[in-house]
Amino acid sequence: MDFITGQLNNKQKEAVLTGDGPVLVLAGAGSGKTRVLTSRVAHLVMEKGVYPSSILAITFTNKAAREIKGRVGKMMGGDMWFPWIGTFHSMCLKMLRMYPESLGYRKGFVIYDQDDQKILVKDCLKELDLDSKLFPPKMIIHQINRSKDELIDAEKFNKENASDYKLSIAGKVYELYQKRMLENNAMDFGDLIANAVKMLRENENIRMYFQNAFKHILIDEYQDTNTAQYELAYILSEKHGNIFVVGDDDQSIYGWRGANIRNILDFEKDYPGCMVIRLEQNYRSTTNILDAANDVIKNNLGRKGKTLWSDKGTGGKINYYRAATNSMEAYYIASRIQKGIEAGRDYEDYAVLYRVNAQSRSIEQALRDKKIPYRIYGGISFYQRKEIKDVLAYLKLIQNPNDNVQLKRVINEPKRGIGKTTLTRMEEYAIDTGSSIYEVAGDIRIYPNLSKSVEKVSVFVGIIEKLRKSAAEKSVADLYDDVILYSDILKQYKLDNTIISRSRIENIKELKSAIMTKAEEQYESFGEKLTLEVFLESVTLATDADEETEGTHVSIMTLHSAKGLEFPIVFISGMEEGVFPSFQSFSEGRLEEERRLCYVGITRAMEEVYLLNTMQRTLYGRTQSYPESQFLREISPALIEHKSGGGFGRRNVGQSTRDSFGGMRITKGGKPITIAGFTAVPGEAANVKTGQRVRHKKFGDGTVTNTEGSGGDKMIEVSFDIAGTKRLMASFAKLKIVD
DNA sequence: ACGCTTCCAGTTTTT
DNA sequence: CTGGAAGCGT
Repeated sequence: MDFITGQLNNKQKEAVLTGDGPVLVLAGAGSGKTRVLTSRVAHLVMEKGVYPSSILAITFTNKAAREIKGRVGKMMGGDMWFPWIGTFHSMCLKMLRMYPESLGYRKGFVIYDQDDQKILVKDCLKELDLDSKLFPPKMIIHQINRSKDELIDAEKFNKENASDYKLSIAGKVYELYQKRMLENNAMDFGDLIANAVKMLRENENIRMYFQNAFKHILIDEYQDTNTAQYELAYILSEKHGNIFVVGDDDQSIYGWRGANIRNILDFEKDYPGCMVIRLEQNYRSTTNILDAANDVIKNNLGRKGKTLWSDKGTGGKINYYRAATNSMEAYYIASRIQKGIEAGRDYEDYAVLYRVNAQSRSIEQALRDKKIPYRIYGGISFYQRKEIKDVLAYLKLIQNPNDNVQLKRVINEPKRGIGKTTLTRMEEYAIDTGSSIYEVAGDIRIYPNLSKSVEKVSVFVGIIEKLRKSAAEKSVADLYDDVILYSDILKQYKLDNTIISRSRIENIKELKSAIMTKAEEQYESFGEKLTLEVFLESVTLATDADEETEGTHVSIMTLHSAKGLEFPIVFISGMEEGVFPSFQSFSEGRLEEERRLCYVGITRAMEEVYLLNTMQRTLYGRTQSYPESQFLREISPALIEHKSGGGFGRRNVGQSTRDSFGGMRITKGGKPITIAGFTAVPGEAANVKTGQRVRHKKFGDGTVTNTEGSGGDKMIEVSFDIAGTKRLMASFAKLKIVD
């Protein structure tokens, strides 16, 4: 059908129309890979007569899954039975939910995130009487996670590392950790994949069931797959052999997280007779930008090889600016943006990228001072906030009272006078008797040394028991109300009564909206009542609580977060040896991944790129000089235009770049604002005082009733005449002082 | 048991 | 400079 392939170039068409068998699509940045993937799904269904339900399309992020779902739905008219489209984690979860017993798990197992993981690892260290100084939880967690990515279980890990003292200890922790996970009926993110593979490997019936079910498997961002995900895809595609993967080896930037670039590099070896299609036409950037990106990436040895081109015209040169300090670098960025806005650009056209989050401070400062609205991407999401996680821990505990990790989180939240000593003793008894802490808590009277805590612990058990009853009888939303009521979790926050604690209360209340929305969805999509189990799982695998795009703004984020995005104008800050590439990457063969990151950064830009660095940078409270990044030198000088204005701000600058830094304030302090979903429109808010009349764009007029904190952290409470009382962050509030 | 102080380490983070 | 964790004093 024409409308599927009508808008595709020849290579893309080839990828969409290729018949059965393994296919590798090497899709360069901006070459339309999502379009190819979605078109192929539509093509399979509408022209090849493949049952939608026998198609499995796997992505890495919920966002990508949503996007593909949306596009495929549109192509197919929307009313067709959807193919199985989801993330690796969500599809593994789906499979595991069907046969949890095959792995010794029970129905309704929960998912542990990195927080839970950390608590459990620390527990295990304590139980094994290990010093967390000598064996940092971080390192242990890393070992465990990487092992799972590589499908190495505790037993195998111990066998392989028997000769290494530290690692053999880590292996002991790993072993205990897994034991406790099973007892708690919990899986971490790594388990979801590794256990799915284990389940398929060890159970012929289950394996055959899924192998038959999925006649076509499509995988997005294949360069990011780890060994476990590779194996999963391999097993699932074994029967029909229709595996279609799309990816770009040059954009593999998550090796440190377990991604195995060999998966894409060796695809042809692993799937003999496969088709390889290269998408090299870029629809995003000017040729100068692509040439620069190509110049950089060609220095990598381990790559498939690909040269992007476009017909977007040459475009301007790559801008290079060397500033004296990081604040000056930031001010340069801000003033370029300001100039652009004056010339008719939109804030949305700009992105500022950096290697480490710590760099964002000075950039934010400069943007705020120049009153440029910005938004930080990649902050802490709603579901990762402490107060939300606490409420969720109650809900998880209600579902499984034997989950020690959740219990420890909430037994003294709010403060109930149950302290470390009591908890430690209960834990010890739990281990000795092979029961859970909750079970010990229930029988607390019979244990010695705990008499002082009987009262307090019994109160807690009473609360949970009452809530379990509620859970059996009530909807999730009503259960939520009971949790708030019986646990009295708002107590401390109400007592503190600071602006911050009040916003925490609001967040907790917001969780109820999330529950009700989910309940509605569940009813509309499946005609089912929302169960606690379904709600909890939807929450753990949900990430970026959908960003409400309020107002126009500049985007600032790490280079990693920028993957998959595009902007007309991109600034890359900190092109310094030691910052980018980071000094940690100098050892071993990790430089190539940094270079790919650089490639990713440059290829985000459609029209203009600014590469920036400084002679002196203050990072982590230390001021240092860093040499110019080697990546800069890799770009052909002919492509680069050196912007003047470097030096220590004294030099005369050309008329076209007349960036006066005279009288520049370099304000100190000002914590970074990393709350996702906030749009900064700095105004006069930083200076308001209690009692002052102010005007807000959305809320109207009001009176300032309270202020708290200072600098970038300052919170303002305003009683609006119509909208009621609101708490705003001074640095973001769109406030005007009314005379 | 808990809050306050001091000390220390500090990339990148799709799930 | 920061945030988290361990240590100390009440």
